Amino acid sequence: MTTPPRSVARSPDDGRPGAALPALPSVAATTGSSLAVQVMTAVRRAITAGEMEPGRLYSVQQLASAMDVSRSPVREGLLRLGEAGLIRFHRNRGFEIVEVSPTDVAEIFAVRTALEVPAARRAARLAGPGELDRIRAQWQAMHEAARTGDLEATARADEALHRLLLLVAGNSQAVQLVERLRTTTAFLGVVAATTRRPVDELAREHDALVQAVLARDEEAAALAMREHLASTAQRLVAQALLAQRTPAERVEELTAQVWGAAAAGY
Amino acid sequence: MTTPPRSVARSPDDGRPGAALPALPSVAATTGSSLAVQVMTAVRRAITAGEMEPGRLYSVQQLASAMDVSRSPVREGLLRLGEAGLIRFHRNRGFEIVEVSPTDVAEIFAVRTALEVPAARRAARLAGPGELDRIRAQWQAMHEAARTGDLEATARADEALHRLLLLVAGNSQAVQLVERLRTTTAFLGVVAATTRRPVDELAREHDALVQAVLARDEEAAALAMREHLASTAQRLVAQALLAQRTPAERVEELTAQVWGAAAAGY
DNA sequence: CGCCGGTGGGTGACATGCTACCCACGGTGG
DNA sequence: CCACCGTGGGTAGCATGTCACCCACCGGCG
Repeated sequence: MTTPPRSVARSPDDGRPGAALPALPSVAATTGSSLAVQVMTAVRRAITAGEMEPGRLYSVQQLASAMDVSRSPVREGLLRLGEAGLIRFHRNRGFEIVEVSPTDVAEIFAVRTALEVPAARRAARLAGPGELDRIRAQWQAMHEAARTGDLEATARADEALHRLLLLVAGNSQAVQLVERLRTTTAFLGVVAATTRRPVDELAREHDALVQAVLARDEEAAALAMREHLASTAQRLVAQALLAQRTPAERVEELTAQVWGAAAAGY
Repeated sequence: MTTPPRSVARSPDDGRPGAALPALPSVAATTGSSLAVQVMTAVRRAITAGEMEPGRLYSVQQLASAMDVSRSPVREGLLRLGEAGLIRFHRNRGFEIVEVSPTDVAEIFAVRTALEVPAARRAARLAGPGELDRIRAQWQAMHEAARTGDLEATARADEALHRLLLLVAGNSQAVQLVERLRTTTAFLGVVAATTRRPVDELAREHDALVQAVLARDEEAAALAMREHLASTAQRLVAQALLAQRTPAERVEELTAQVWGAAAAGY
């Protein structure tokens, strides 16, 4: 697309360092944006898909040849991921996927609680008629997605609804921060987490929230947002505990403990 | 230092694009770390020093030759700054310093309020004896710096105290986020903002906060933190308004308005 | 058998060449 | 005089070469 080489098919084998990496989804999907962004997307997908795992060392060279691009955009994308805390570099040795601990998840949701509960309050107060319509529309879209059983679409609608409420609350800084936090927790596989319970339960959790905002009831909106986040947080903390081989019978107890410690006061 | 060239003294003139840029502080200071980090530091300094201004277009090539390094580390450093929202890239045209609007400042402090008020509450509850000692020590260090009239040291101690409280509250995610937010507002020149009032006023603002935490009075700590952030926010919003050539007689009114709108509900 | 210093492979960091692309400018035609 | 278009300078993005550095491995020495 840009310069002559490319599509030359990489050298048949490659790295001994971290084992062959399952060839990554060949980028493809994200065409259009810069290669660095495509690399970030591809790595994220590879992580959530379990194709790259914590504890193993990978290198820029390795990824570059696996994706048929040069080291520059790979390096650039990886550095951004590193800054976001998703990978960690070991000088002259490679980089490693950072494991998201249950405590991290709890802390992230504590922060989201601190930001989004007031945002819900403000949204209930500040939303104009047009914005209320958009909120209602987004909410209906989520129920629609849930009705067809489409997990991923439901999760996307969930995200969009949260973003919309933050926007209506009128704090673009908070919108950006929450966006960033979400990309971190996304690694746990929200989809996987919601699989256990029917998707329309996820959709229904928003009913009280949306109705409170539409009714302009600030306190009810704040409370609904708090409960929704707490419930999501506990699901994901449990997920993270399971990913750490926590014995199933202790998960419930530990989840309550971890989330309680992190959330108290927010 | 690394490869042969360097220190060859750049071509005598250089860019027409953004006018000659006052030669930047020649990096120097930050020796030791990577060149990309040195570039970030240098650019930050150049912005706060007014050597680079919003609205003008600069280029990687230009900065690279001005600093006698290649384009790679410059590009890398600038990309990081761009991700932090401090500069904006215009494809194939160059990059531009992003102006921080009064509204942005207000929103940032609204977010900080949402995060740090609960953190103060938690710190008052959770701090162990050793941590209380560290808080007290940091507080005294700030008063010491203020007594000698050292603006920059006082500001640093202020930062350290806030970071310490967030750490004691036990949420490392919040620590990172606040850190990032601070680097953005730093561009307004906290130093300049505090110059107008004696530094020990800044130090004294923390007295109620620290004493509440030491006394383990959660609500008093939360309230003190809220008031301190509101007062700092208003100072910086006013600063941002002045930077936008707002007529002096309207600053007070607009400050109250902007901050009130952004902070209500947090 | 255990320690220890040499050595080679692999990595991040930087320098540099190349290309597609965009915009401003100026000349040309109406 | 004004609209339009070709062209050239300048830029970001990507590819690739190079180097200092670090670590793991290994063979010899105590």
